[in-house]
Amino acid sequence: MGATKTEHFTDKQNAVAALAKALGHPARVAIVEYLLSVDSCICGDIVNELPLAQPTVSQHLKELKSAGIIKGEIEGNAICYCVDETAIEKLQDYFASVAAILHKKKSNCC
Amino acid sequence: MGATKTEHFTDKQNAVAALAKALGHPARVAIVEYLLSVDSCICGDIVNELPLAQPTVSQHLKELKSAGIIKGEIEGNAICYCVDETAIEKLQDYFASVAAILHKKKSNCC
DNA sequence: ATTATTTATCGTAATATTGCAATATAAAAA
DNA sequence: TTTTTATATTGCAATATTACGATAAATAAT
Repeated sequence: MGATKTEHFTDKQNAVAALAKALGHPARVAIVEYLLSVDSCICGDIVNELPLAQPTVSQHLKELKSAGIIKGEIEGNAICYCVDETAIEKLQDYFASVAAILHKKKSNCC
Repeated sequence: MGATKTEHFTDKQNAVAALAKALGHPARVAIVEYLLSVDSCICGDIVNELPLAQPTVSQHLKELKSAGIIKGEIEGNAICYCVDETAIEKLQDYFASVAAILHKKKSNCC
């Protein structure tokens, strides 16, 4: 086969996986970090920052956007992309809760 | 093409992406959550918990292990898998720092 | 109106991932 | 020793991802 069996997992599991997957590529991590580093959102120069061709960057941006990690607004003939706080908070909360459960566990046998 | 250009990104970006990628599949999220939910680490029944065949589960476990998200120890003819706190903390810290930067930013134009 | 700039999309090749049946391996139980 | 039990590995088909050249679309500048 080759297709993920999404329907067998809970909505929350799928949601976490989708967010994680979007950040599962160094280029997309780099894009997020670049967006954080610029104060103004003249974000077209992401292409110049990354060692990838423009269509590739555009594709990565599309994935980040469809996963909800970034949001974009048209501004003239350019586009302003920003990191979406909500998605980051979801991830932060999720891993915080996982860490909390781990800390509570006495018997970490390994 | 088709191969990720890892060498063009920083070690940290690659590290975050590798951890995120490992959790970028609902089955692997489900495995982590199952490991958190059991107190004893008789973890062989992960296969019974998941709607996937044994070789598929074994492969997902391998990926989680090689990414450092879980660790395993042989116990007789079974294996005890546990979530590795270090990896979760790395993710938690990373997203916390991203969230902190976002909060500090005044001009979130989008 | 024409040209430049910016971003997206299409098409396609290379590679990776997902999933499983079949089989191997290795320790436990009989 | 033989058989079970638990896990890993192999091989393969289906699908997804990554990357980019070529091209489209849409606004800005001339």
